Amino acid sequence: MDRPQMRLRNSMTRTVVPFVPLDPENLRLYLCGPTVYDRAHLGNARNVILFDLLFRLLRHDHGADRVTYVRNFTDVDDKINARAAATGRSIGDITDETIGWYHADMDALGNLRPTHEPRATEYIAEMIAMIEGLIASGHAYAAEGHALFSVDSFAEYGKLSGRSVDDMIAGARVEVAPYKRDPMDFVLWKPSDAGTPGWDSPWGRGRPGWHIECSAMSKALLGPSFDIHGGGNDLMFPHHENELAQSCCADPDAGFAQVWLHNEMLLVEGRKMSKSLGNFFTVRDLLDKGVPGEVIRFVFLSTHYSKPMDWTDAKAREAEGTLRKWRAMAADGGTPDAAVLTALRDDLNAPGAIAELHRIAKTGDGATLAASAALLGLNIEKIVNSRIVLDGVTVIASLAVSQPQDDVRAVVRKWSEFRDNREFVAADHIRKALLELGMSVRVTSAGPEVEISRSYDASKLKGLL
RNA sequence: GGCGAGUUGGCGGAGUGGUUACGCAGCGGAUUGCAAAUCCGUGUACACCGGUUCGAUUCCGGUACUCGCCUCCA
Repeated sequence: MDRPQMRLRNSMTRTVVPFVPLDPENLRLYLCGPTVYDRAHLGNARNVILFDLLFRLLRHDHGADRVTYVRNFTDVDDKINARAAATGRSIGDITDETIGWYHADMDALGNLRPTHEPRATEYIAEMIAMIEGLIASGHAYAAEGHALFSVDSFAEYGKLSGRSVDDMIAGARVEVAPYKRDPMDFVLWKPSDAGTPGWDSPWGRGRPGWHIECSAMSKALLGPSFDIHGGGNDLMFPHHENELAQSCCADPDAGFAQVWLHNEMLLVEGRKMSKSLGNFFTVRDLLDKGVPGEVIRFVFLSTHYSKPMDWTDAKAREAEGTLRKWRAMAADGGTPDAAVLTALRDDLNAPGAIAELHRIAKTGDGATLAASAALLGLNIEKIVNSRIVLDGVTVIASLAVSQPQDDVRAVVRKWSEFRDNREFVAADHIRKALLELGMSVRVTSAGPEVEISRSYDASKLKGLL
């Protein structure tokens, strides 16, 4: 068994280290998934793409059936309750619909579905059992219908995020609930009133705290210890710190995640994209504008996950140009290039891998290019879904363009005829008019070709005939 | 205040103790009725200040600025 080794930056130790799987026959990954009350915004896509890249690489290097990837859905949460109350819809309707959206959006970005996508509400029993265990071992306590984790009982609390408990208490700005023994203690279980979803528990009818959900689901599906745990670096504290505390206390000998992988934030105009700032837009907004999912993915991959990334339309345009060029030369039957693999194995250096893709493109080896791009989840065949040759006219249209083809072809044919007859004034008139309508014509060895941009206007085509 | 990340040519973005990627844009040329495409050529940048070194953008120390977390957030 001789499999390639990769290096990863472990946020726990803040160093890049060789990644050694706990069990070479079953590599296990966990990514904190979305709370399903609304469409995914663009920033939500960053860690999904990162983990998808990791998933693909590990599947390539170790075999697809040796990698287990879990990403949860948080489908019990006060934001969901609030959305239900505001709209009068049932919680189940909202979560089902949002999960459907999420799948559609992440699929469009070229992400594979994880091996398991557990919903928090399906693991309530496991959460209750874990909390009971924590109480029995003195790491948690019940108070006024709540169950709380006793931060004091875990000496290593703060290790992941590099904070000391003293500092955190000193900096605390929140009013401390009276039932907490210590200001840092956090909720494992909280009571639900009649109008709020709840489950019976030893502490009364209630619902789980956010952090315990991930601890219970990762344990149920991956075991008490597994290889890589990830999320955005804004989750490092408190979410991951709390998960770590709960899981380590529940299974003291297991060690929980071996490697913590945190990505930097997505920025828009230099600020973190977030719902509270209101500067967010969704993946769907971008797709609806006609930006292909492959282009969005390419832009994300162009920045290393450890750096902040600015989303700009200019980057998307540049990416689309590159992908179109590559698409024209793509061919089947290749295998991934060694240098691309080397870059990816070096802490998932996707920008480095893309640089290698450019190098391959220059050699003209379309098969290797396509296979290597596919390893990054970039299906370059998809970048332009219609390149249709009919009656000697090639029409290139991006995904967002519907089918205005007949008139377009007729006008292009007319332009071509004028050229053939050396009636250049008439030909140029049509070419310029088409350009103003968002369509550019050119001659290739295969005959006339027209490319339709996203912002085209087909309404005035008849006037050119 | 505490913790963390970042700072590379017009833009994006790798990488390296000394030959200084790559992409986009630009510029020059070939080609072309024009245009597009294509091809050829063209760019010595690494925030600042010290230190180590024969030599640092790359190592070490410090400074500045930007961003994030410390409150739900990927």
